[in-house]
Amino acid sequence: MAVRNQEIADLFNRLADLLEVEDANPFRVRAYRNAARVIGSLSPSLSDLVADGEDLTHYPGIGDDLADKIRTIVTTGELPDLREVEHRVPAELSDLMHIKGLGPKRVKALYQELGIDSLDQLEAAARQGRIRQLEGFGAKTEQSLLEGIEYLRGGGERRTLLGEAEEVAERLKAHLEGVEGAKLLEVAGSYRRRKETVGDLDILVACADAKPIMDAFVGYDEVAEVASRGETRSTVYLRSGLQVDLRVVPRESYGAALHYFTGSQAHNVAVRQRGVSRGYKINEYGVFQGESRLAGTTEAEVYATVGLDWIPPELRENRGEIEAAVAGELPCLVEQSDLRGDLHCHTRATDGGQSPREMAEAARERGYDYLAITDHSRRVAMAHGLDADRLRAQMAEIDRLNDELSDITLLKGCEVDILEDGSLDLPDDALSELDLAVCSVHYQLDLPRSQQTERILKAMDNPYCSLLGHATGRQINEREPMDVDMERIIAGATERGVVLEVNAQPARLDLRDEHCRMARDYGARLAIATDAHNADNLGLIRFGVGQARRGWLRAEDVINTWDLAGLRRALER
DNA sequence: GCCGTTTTCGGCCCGACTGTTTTCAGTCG
Repeated sequence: MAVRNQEIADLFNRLADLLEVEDANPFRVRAYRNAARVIGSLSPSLSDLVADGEDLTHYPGIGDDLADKIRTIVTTGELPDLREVEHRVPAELSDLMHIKGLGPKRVKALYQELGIDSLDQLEAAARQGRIRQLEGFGAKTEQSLLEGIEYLRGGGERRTLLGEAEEVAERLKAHLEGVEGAKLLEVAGSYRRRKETVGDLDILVACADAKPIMDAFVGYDEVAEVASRGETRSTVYLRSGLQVDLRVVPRESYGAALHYFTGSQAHNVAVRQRGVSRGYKINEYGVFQGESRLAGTTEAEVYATVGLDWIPPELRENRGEIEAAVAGELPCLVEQSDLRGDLHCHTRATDGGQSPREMAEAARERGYDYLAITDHSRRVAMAHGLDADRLRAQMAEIDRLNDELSDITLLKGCEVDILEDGSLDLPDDALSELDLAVCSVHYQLDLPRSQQTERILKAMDNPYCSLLGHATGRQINEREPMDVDMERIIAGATERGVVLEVNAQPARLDLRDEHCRMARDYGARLAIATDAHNADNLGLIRFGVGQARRGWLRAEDVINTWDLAGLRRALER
């Protein structure tokens, strides 16, 4: 069984935790954490790369030593250094470090003074009032540790879908924008980078007087708890459990602060290092050379001081965007306004909520030129999937609607199930009458990797397969992706002229960002599509656009940015 | 442990807030 990248990242993070407790060189600890982060967001499987004898040291943060350790993990499943540290320090201390308010120093003190090396022991000691007797700990800390334990046991570290965070963020933003003097306001952090999930919300405000905005923030009616409140920074927990940080800065620092709080951390570190190498200090207040302030009002200014073009937030992950900016080769990313239509939606004929006419009118209101109706095929019985007869009846209805409707063209489509053997769920003669077929897997998502990969490749061999829908089948926080060789799928789609869908449903966002990037590098063609089940769902396209931008996609990579004639040509195989 | 416009050694991002202190360590982002 191949070791997954995340497992390797977890081993490095655990080692970093324990080394920190041992008070090891902090830069060595950081190196392990950096590597874990790089590995965690790496698209190709390290197991595959090692098997292919690839050089791992060209990934940032991976040097000769860590490349060796990765090879060892892949071949033996173990990290000997971690084993060794675990002889000296209990492995469970790593779990304690995940409690809010507990870092290496305190974990070490708890272990050395009270022998605590598990959540249960920590809880017992806190309930008995033994922790407050330690130097540097008090009754308040004891209480907050108990809360931290409860939070952790309740699965508190689970990240929030961007789609869910957006509703909360927009309401809160509207509330704060009503405050006098709050001129500039933005939700920064991973939210602004359009990451598929967010851990918390970071709101940045520029204004001269922080007090009114802080008052409005902690007094917001969805606030369940004020975790901290300061002059320029406050943290609250909303009733939904989401943590929100608010930061207030002076107007002249807004750009520097926006950059700082948008992150990612890895991106910021890289930008700051460029600053350091020029003798500048970059913080949330600006770019400084000694006492003099060089920049900070806008983000573009901050980037300019270190010789970079402004970088779109979606690219700020230190995945090559800085090198691209240096070379003046940042991609011109696809925008929502580039899209001319949607290629995946459902109607009442299966599990959608509206008629083809209603969907067409909603698409026309969005300014689209075309919309593909793609109801399920019969295998998806739960949704009352279409057989060939019902599909033909729907095609006739679409012909009638197209005669009648102006300014919008409905395309005859179907979301055809990819069966377990890789065949398609409708006969070729029916498929041949469609404008496009979105082919998707809905069942048997747990086949072995090679069989699953062959299944999808075979489906794409069918000349009527136009798009591959939600390629991995994942549902964020709910269902793991299928175990498939995405590089072979992407290469296979490119060779066959099959378009890869970027499914815009907030819980799917499938392809993920790294796969979009890989597809672009292969020269594949992609489509951003909502998989809408009602007219409102067409608006979900914004999440797909965000994901596509995170994957470095340009308008020319996305076929539904083309006009109808161009789209029809793109769908020919 | 990584990395190089400081280049194979010697650096490595930086400030705010809390709780426990009574000037600051620890943690967080």
